[in-house]
Amino acid sequence: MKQRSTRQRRLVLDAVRARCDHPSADQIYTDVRAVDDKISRGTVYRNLNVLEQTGEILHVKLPVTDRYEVRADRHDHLICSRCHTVCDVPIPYDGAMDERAIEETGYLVFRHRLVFEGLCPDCRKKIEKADLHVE
Amino acid sequence: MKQRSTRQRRLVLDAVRARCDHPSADQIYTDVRAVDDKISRGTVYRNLNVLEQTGEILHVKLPVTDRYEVRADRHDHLICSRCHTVCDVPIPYDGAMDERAIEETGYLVFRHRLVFEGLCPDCRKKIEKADLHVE
DNA sequence: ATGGGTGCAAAGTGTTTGCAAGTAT
DNA sequence: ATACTTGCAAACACTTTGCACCCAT
Repeated sequence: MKQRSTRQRRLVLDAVRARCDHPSADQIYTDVRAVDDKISRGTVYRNLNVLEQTGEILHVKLPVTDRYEVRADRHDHLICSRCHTVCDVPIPYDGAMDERAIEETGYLVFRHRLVFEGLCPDCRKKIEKADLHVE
Repeated sequence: MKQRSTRQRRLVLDAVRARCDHPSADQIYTDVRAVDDKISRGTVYRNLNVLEQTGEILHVKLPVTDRYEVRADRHDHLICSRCHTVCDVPIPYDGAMDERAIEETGYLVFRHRLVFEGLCPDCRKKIEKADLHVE
């Protein structure tokens, strides 16, 4: 079972690459759909899965919705609890934590995923002004 | 809008408390159903949400399925990529990471969620023997 | 009594899949 | 030619909701 390079697959990959805001599957569908109004949801989902398998993109599991991004080094994420904007955190991936988890649990640990939750500068201002309800 | 204490709500809370393996919503439904075969799925979901709001239980977002557990201190989780068993990691919550994320990003960070991925001792053995396909 | 809670079934989400036709290799 | 891919629609899994009735306060 070898992967082929199809127009649709390239469109999906391009769409993920074109965004730097960790789009959801649905956002990618919308973007791709703007270029090719025949492509189906099933195809987009199928290709996101294939591209994740091949390591060309990263599937980021987050509260609220899953997101995708172009593969890079392992890194952590930060999501705004109010507007759900996601950004990468420029702190190096800490492999020592994995070692520690191995020692403490006896599991064979491959990796970890670290997600910070907070408020982005914009929402922070809005909250301070309006004392709105969050989370 | 003040919460009431109903039989169904207590059953749901008891079911979460009775388990120490991070049950999914459906597992809780099954457990509660064993005690009261009239309770509906909607009620279980509604109560899980209420109990999460009030802080009586914790909603843990994980790859594959969401899980619930009785609230405790903030702590990290470890999930087996093969059998999806979840366990708590006895490493103290590292607040310093939140500080660092604040410095690096300008977000107001409340907390983080840290999930390790690996193989539990059981699956590890099985994999080593059979060289099965994982992830 | 009154407003939150319940059971039920229907409706939502978000994602996967069976199928026949299409296409990259 | 072969078998991976596609579009479509139906199917899924999981969760939420509208409604009329019920019950904790």
